[in-house]
Amino acid sequence: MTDANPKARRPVSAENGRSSHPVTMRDVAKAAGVSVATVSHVVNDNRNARIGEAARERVRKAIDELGYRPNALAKNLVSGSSKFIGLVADAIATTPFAGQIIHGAQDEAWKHGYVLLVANTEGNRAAEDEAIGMMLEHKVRGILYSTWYHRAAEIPRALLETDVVLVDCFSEAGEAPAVVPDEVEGGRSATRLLLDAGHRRIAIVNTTTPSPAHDGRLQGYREALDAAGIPFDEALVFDARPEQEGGYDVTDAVVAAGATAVFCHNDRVAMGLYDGLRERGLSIPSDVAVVGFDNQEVIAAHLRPPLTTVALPHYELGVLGVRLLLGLDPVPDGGRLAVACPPVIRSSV
Amino acid sequence: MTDANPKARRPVSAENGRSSHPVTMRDVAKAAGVSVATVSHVVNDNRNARIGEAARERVRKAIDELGYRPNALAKNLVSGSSKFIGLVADAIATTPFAGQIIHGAQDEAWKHGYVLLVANTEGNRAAEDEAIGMMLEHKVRGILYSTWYHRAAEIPRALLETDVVLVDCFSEAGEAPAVVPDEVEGGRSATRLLLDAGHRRIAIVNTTTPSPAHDGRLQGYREALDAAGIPFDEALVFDARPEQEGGYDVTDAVVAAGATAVFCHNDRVAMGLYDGLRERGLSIPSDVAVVGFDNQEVIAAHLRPPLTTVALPHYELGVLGVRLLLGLDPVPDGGRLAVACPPVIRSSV
DNA sequence: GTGAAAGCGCTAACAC
DNA sequence: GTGTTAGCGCTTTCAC
Repeated sequence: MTDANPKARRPVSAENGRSSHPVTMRDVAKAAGVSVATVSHVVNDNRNARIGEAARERVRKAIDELGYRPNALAKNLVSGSSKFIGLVADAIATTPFAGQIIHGAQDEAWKHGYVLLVANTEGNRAAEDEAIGMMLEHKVRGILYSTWYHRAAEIPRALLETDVVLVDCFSEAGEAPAVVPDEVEGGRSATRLLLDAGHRRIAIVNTTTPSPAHDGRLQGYREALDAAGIPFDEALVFDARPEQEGGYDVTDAVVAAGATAVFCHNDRVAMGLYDGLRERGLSIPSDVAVVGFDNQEVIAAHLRPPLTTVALPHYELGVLGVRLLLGLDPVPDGGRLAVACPPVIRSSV
Repeated sequence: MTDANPKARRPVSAENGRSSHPVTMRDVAKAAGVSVATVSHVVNDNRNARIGEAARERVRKAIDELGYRPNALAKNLVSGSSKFIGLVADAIATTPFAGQIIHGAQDEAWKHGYVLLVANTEGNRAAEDEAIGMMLEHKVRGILYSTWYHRAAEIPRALLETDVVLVDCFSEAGEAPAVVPDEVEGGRSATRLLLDAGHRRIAIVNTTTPSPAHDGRLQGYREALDAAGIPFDEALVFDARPEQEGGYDVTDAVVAAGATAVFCHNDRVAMGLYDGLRERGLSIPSDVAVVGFDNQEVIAAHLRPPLTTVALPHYELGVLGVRLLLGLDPVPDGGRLAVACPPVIRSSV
């Protein structure tokens, strides 16, 4: 790409009187008639060094008048490490979920004085390495490596040069602590929602792709059935592409199996099933009850009827990721922290 | 919150041999038997200073062996400004769209050697000020201030201390350049899609909330009708809450008005309308053609039939935001850059 | 061709 | 109580 554009001009800036030379601590010191050390002490509320009320006041005044802002770059250089936490994501954009991870991580980091350095790599290994390199150069406190759906990830070697926590993914070799959704528990919750409404013939429409979600949710389903004393029936488990189309296409089979309730692998599948059921004149939840998974707001909250589902705790994943990274919470044995998937009750059960 | 947790432990780190003292340029210099200046020159490929091939080689070798990484913090301190671009967003999480803005901004920033510092403020003014302050302290090159839907924004004063570009919002006072979607053009495109399919009685289901989207899309609709020589009919414009429920509720009115095609304010409204139409035994597009707006993937691509719509160019908004900020593209007269909303053809027309 | 040295803005001993 | 000073890791003249 061509970087130089002759017509280009710096935006806004010029007009508002941004002084050419930024105000430094020295300027403040001079203006207040004290030394830089004194300024530093009052700026950082240093408990050890006790500064007289008079000087303190003069410094504060000078700071205000000059519009002084501490230079974080210099501060970091001295302390040897920055207040940055890197977040490497394979797909910030492709999914509505990633945003929640960022949000959670950002909120928690913020609380502890840290700032997020975000890099989106779209799964591109080169971009990933470059991003990690740049984070390392900025002496980040650590890196959160996240994926947009729960899976095993092969983590870039460079990551091991700093502290890492995997978010929504895990390393099979156990090279780093991970925070992931508790798929089994989620599957149990979803199924129990149906069980509690009195259903006994409950179908599960799982995904065709092998994954922790596939296995975990199915296991949860079996456990819940088991706990309720209902025998597992192979004829009630279906696999479908994890999208609306998949749910729609499987409708006939589900109905034919005599299910009075369906646990869908995700909300999109449920949305497809809604269409299929409606076309057959079946109504929800009176003829067939449905629960989804993910709690994908745009869909779940606005289906007719609104979909009861189980939420993927993306926000918490982000929060816990930074907590583990900062050592605020202990890393559980096994290195993998499983986070509960809370049920979200609406009207499809 | 309590920061100290007795059971807490640093993650992974310990086991892999991260040296206690990071490798600095001085270490490399010593290992290569040259001065730090020389190392600096080869690291930065300095054209001016000509380093002998021999020394250059020794330095490279030392860098490799020691696993040296330049310290960006120090580099930034010297140069006086960092390679950071701040992105302040009012809702990273609440919407699937924001991700695209981040993604675009991030990609473009990256290309030019910049890194994104992301702050999510959820519209909280205090958080916003704190975020901006922190960015300023890190001497960011500039700040992108973005909102999750196109609107006028009152921009925090502190922003004016640096270069700013507004993304998906604008300042009524024109205090800063802005990049926004071209709502009028989008409205025209959407309407034309219907016109081109031969429709003459085209309804528009607009939103009830006043906004640039409301006004712009309506105007585009009128312009397209006009260009096609079709008189504007007040009876064909409806307002509805910009959600599935709104679209569903307005179905009767739309059908009663004799419309053969409907331009919906957004994809969610279209989704609701789909339900309404289906319940009345009307099929899409044979009985009624529908176009949406936004191109909200999860919905639009998977409705039955897939929804033809017009895309909100969030990714481009992000890209252009940083281009304006870096002065790579000129700020248009009026300070507001309007970005086209490209049609996305699927099967509902 | 390469090195010495002066800082960038700030912190933290340690004097006074 | 407050000032002096020595760096943090790096860039960049300017000598040699």
